[in-house]
Amino acid sequence: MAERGRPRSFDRQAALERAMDVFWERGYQAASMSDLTEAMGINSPSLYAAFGSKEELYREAIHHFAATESDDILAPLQNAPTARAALEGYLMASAKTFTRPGRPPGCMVVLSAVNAVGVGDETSRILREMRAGSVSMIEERLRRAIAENELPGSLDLPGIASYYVTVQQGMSIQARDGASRPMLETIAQGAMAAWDCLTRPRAAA
Amino acid sequence: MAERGRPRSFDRQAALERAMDVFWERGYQAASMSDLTEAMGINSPSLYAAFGSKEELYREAIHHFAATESDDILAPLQNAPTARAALEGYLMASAKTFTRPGRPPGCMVVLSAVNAVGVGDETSRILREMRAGSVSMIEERLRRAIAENELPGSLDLPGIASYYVTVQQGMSIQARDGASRPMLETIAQGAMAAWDCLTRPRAAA
DNA sequence: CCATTTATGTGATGATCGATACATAATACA
DNA sequence: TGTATTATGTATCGATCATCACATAAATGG
Repeated sequence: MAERGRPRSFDRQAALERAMDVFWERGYQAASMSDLTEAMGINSPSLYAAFGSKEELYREAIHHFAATESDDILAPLQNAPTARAALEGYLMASAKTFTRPGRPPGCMVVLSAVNAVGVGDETSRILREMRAGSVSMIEERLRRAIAENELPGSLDLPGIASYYVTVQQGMSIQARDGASRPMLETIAQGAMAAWDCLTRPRAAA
Repeated sequence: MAERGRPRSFDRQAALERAMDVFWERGYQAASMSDLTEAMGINSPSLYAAFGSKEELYREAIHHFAATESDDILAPLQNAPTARAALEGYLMASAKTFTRPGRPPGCMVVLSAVNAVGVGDETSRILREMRAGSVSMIEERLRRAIAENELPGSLDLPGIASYYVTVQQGMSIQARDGASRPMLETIAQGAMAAWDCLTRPRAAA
């Protein structure tokens, strides 16, 4: 099972993370091969040998982002004891991770809705589904809360979920504009101020 | 006062609007000169003669956008009789204009926070100030409401204003992902559900 | 040792980027 | 009419884009 030819002289995972940073910061098209190879510390033939193409590297970077960076944000949706705490945790974790020092501000997957121009249809579809996944996860959490009699069954779940995802996506743009963590937390708390009203039992439509 | 040389053979304003559409749709860097000249129906020398450079054209497109497209969104902040109606009008007008048929979804200035990569410092500053202007306008409207005894004087005005701008910026991304006008209006109403809580008198910090 | 396999660095590919040189066309002024 | 002035189309500029050919280097299997 040992490797056959000349061993790779760089750490593939570390190089992928550097590439992720570049794509995260600049988007797909604006991240040039020169930017990538410079950040990764390798020459372009090594990049192509290890990752295939710029778009395949982008796709790997996206998946690496999802696997490593988005857990902190999504975990509260699974672990928080109440639906309210889940949504509050989701937004507060976003405020924290969107302003991590040394990392590009905002969420790479959210921002890709705007800066993944020039990417192929398949990659575009993957990104869109990732973003839609957040809405689904929140809907699912709300459905669970209804099943557990925490919330009434008459709610507009897609509407509520979309509202909170929209706030989180707006926070990505705010982070890009330099909003601090406390400011994003204030915004998150502002969004939670709608909770009681949004989760009151509603008349049948 | 008459023109001296050969008259321009295209409508400068119409060409600018076509260019605006391209920048609006794709951002600065991803909008190539070929995209622009094709959409404008002119050759590149005509573009350079009339607008100077790609970046100057972008700047004109931004200003044209601000002068023509953002009025509908900002008008309620000035005209609505109450602060609540002002904010609701701001978000509902955003839901409408972000999904206008035949136009790129979302707000060009908001999206520029993400897709104006590669633009010069001065242009970048202009765009950032435009986005900050929305927060200021909302703060100002809230201040007026306090002066008119509609709202208590103990509110966190920057926080409230940033919250509503954040929702509106998130709506731009939602629009990019294909959200319909009714869906955006639901999100806007979700944001307004926070109003009563946000504008309740608060204990001194 | 030699043969095979994989990775690397150098350097170049055609394509496209933003931006122009230049000759010509079309207008105003004299 | 001629001259000055501005715009247009063609054709191209050097630079950079993503990608790859190729010779060499470094490992394993025999």
